[in-house]
Amino acid sequence: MKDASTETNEKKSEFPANYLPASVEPALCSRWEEGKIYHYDPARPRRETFVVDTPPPTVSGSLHIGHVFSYAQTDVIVRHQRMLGKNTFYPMGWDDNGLPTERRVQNLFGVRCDPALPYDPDYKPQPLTGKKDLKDYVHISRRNFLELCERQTASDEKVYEALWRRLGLSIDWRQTYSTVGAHCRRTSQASFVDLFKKGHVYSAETPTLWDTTFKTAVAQAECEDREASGFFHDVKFGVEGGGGFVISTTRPELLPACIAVVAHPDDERFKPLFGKKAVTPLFGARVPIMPSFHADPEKGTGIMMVCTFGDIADVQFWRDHDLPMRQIIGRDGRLLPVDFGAAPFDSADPAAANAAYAHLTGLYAKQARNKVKTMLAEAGALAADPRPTQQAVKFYEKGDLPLEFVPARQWYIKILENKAALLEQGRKVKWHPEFMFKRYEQWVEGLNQDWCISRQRYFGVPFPVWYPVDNDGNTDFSRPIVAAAETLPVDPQTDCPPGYNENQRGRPGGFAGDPDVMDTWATSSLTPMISSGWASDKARHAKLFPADMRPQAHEIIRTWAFYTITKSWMHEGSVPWHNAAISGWVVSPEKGKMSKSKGNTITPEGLLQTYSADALRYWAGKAKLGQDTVYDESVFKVGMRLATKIFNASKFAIMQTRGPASAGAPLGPADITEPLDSAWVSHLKGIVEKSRGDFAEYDYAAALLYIETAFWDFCDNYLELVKGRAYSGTPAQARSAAAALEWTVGVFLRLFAPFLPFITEEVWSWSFAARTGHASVHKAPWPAAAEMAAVEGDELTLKTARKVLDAVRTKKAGEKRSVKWPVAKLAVECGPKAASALKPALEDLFSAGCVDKAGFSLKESASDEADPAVTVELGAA
RNA sequence: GCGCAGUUAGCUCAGCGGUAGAGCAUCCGCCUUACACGCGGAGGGCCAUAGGUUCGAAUCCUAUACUGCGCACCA
Repeated sequence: MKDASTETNEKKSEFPANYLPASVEPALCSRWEEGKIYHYDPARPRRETFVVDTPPPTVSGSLHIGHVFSYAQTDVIVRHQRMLGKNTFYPMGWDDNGLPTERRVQNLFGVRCDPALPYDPDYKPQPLTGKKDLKDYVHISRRNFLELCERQTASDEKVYEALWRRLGLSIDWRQTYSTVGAHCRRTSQASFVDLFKKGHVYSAETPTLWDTTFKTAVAQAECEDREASGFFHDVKFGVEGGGGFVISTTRPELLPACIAVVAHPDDERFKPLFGKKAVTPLFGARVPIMPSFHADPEKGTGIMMVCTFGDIADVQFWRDHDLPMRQIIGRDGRLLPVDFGAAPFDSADPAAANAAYAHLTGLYAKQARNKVKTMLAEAGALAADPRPTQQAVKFYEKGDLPLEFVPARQWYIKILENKAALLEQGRKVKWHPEFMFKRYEQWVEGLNQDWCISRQRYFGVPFPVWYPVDNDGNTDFSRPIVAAAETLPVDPQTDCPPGYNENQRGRPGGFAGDPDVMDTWATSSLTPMISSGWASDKARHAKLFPADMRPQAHEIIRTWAFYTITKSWMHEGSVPWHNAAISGWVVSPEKGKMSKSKGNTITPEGLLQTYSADALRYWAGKAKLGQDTVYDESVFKVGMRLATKIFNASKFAIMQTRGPASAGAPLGPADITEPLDSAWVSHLKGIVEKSRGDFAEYDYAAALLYIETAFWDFCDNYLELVKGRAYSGTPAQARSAAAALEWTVGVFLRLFAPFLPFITEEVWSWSFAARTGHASVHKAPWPAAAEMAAVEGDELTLKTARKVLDAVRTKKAGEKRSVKWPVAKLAVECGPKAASALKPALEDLFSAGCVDKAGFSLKESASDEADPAVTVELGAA
């Protein structure tokens, strides 16, 4: 304990007259940085450490109010942990990898990446202005494109960091990573190498979910269903040897890709046809008619065609029955040229089939659909006019055209065969709120494809893999050359595999680098291992893995949470973190998710300027985890008011500790002698204890609710009751009040500190920093009832005094009199317990209510059951 | 189709077995030696609907209806 009289106390204006967050908050940010108070200390043991697996925001534009919301919630939890004495490890990563960055750079500078072009060292990017015409886009080399991406993300990240600091996130800014940086490339590649060694990864040329706009494979987790209107086309099929049937399809353009026709095994209508061959209209292809449980007799006509490939069921059927592949959709979404005279497109009438198909080659799927419809109609092969229908179509979440299944060589991680284990891992994590685990469970149970991790893009982590090229110039994908762990990161496009030289690249007898990059999730799924240093620093990793908490949003449980659990299990046989804190969304007042366009009109920077960081954090802190919150600026105002109130109430309370009453000596529990004061202290002790349990469950919102209520109650009632005594009581009486006030303010500052780090730090610095020896409130210990173990009060004293004061106030308000209006008569009737509790507080009550002592009477009723009955008569002025 | 959340005052939400709560908004007052960026007071609710359990239900159970979301199906 240091003496309270520090240099600042000597100054004439000890306290600022008004609270001006816009000037105070940035200054505090600098003070925290200089004080290094958010630094992780690697010397302390794991059990004293609280490790956060911070979400790396996508650096592809700007942060919006939703980010502020969820990151502030995380910071509240982290700050509380720090005040519990934990050594917090709170890093920040930047997700600057992958498609969003590519798209941003393309649009910002009007460029396209063309891997065939040579590097231009003199290339000067020009920001695109005005309208964007695709024809004006400049084509640049892969290396120029990557340089542009890196330059852009570096400047975006500076903007992000500034906002996070301004919001008061207690991040250790020495602990950062960028998902496209060398450390992450190395970790991602090391992960791949490890999975390869363990047999969890394989490459295969199979039909894969394909986005024709971006011309890349995508994973199941990145798909979403969108409602679309389509048409049922009733198509007449023939049967070899005579007969026919009708199939209803929404995708007639896949007719040339038909490889089989299936009906339910028990469907009597089609039983006689099993084993025979159907003949497709227009193309005359003979395809087997087979039984399949997949066919639903109730749907369509009960018999359906299997094509390569309409959906995942087609893929499965094709695979299970070893049928030929008649791929007609190309990687660009157009129909490929094919020959119906040759396998696998064998037709009974190749000339007619080729003539028909000639109308389709080069068309996009949608165009081909209309064309086929017309052709079927002309050929008399439509049994009815097309009927409109609503259908759900699979899209890549960032794409504009429906996904297709296209055969392509891709790398996959084996998740299907590990479903049970991954479910079990998910169960070991504590989810906040608990029901969010259901989402995880449902997703894992519904998985139907392995995790495709390769993407045919440029800006990403390359696979550390090469392939031998045989003497005929064919790449041998069956014998991948995987880089050695110690050589990582490598770029197979510029680095050579061991035992080869650069002259052999792409040559017969030489090698070829894997051209693909990894899915961005292949990297993000490693965040706890990236920040722990799994691939580079085993000792550090042991101290930081698994993490304590993963904060994240609920829509990416199926991706980020699931993939992270998968990787941690495959690499370390462990959960990645013990707690998953799932934040809700910010929704617009119209109840929709806040859209980008709405987010652009209200920027976090503007809100910080208008309302202060504390106000925004207050709003975020009011919302429970997992719960969506309506965007409502009036809550910011409430937060701002709270900060101001803390400022003013603290100013008053601290002034009392400086008065003659304290005589310069430090105040402590022994000074609290007045029953009203000890009653208040007892009450506050209860609040303090309660907060511990709620914070332990990450239920900061519940804690904030009653902390805030207790604080306003303190200001409006206890403070008002005790004010007069503090000013003009006897020295001992004043001292009692001052001691209670000082402890109370110190407690509230600490309770509010995780939510309102700025105002609490500002007030703390006035006196508590010197008084307690804790320079920052954010390193001060979380309040404990034990601090006032010696003080035991009767809360009834406070309660009863308050009831009587309320009655006085109500009377004055009813008579439209000012608070200062004298009370001539005050008659209280209450039970014996309340009466004896009230007696010691009478002086305070008279003073606060301007009650004429002579007009007071107290009558004891028999029982304490009923509330005190209070009669008030006002004076004449 | 399956599942998860929710439905409480005009708005945003808390309460989750014992007499309906807060903030905002509305209205009426009040300059009170911390704060008018303040203070006091008032009005305002079949706690979605219907059954059940219980001495007692906003709270537990079962249906139903809406709302939001997730998953699946998608010929």
